[in-house]
Amino acid sequence: MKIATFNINGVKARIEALTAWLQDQSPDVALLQEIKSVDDGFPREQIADLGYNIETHGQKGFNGVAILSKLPLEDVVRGLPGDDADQQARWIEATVVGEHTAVRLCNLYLPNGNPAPGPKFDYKLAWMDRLHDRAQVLLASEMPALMAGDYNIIPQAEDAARPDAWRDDALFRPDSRAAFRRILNLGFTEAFRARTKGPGHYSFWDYQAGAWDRNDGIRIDHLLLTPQCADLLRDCTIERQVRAGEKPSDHVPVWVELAA
DNA sequence: ATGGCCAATTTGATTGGA
Repeated sequence: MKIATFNINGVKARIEALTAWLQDQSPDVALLQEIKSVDDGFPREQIADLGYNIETHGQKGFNGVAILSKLPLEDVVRGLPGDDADQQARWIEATVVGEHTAVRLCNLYLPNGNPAPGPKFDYKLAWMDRLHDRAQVLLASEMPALMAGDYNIIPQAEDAARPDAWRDDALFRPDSRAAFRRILNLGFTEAFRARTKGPGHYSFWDYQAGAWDRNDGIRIDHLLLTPQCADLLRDCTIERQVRAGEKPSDHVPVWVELAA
């Protein structure tokens, strides 16, 4: 089963690039972030025509997440538990039944948190506390599960071309990275690092300042696997060349292949 | 962080992103 996470940066602005990518790569599941669309505005038909079931959790203007799947999606839950007052659409989960086993898919768009410190940064850390709690429940279920998406976290200095430039940024501050490690250390496998070591691997390049041309990137899109899911891991790759395409998102897809 | 960006809505300007 091939599963990709992809911050699409506006599904309506990206519909041509997205459908071309779906046809070319044919993921079994695509977890999309930043759809920047309400549920009714989602370009459902063009994606359904390619054989995908679609579940969205959108909001007006920004944020928003969606799951596309060739296989049926079951038990869909929208919104990260833990704060009924939180109106931001950053979490959707569902179960997909593979040939060999079912997998719980959690798709997340973690808050950016800038400027830090400040209320937006407080929201980021509070959101990560809630993610930690949800992660514990997921682990206790002992089913193969993953939490994937745009974490807005640069885990280590080697995950940025210019780590010094990010020192005080909400994506790289010590407290942000510690919150990420606290979740990881519950027992998750970070899929990309389970397969590939060393610097120079990025999933985001800013639109500004020729960042792509200079390979001035950061790695912030991650897939965290429960132990039962990590047992199924066959491969994890970053689809770098997508950033060179026509009217690209500023993120690229990150893939896992699971024996599911 | 920045050599000039990008998407969506609040649209001839602003907000949010990373």
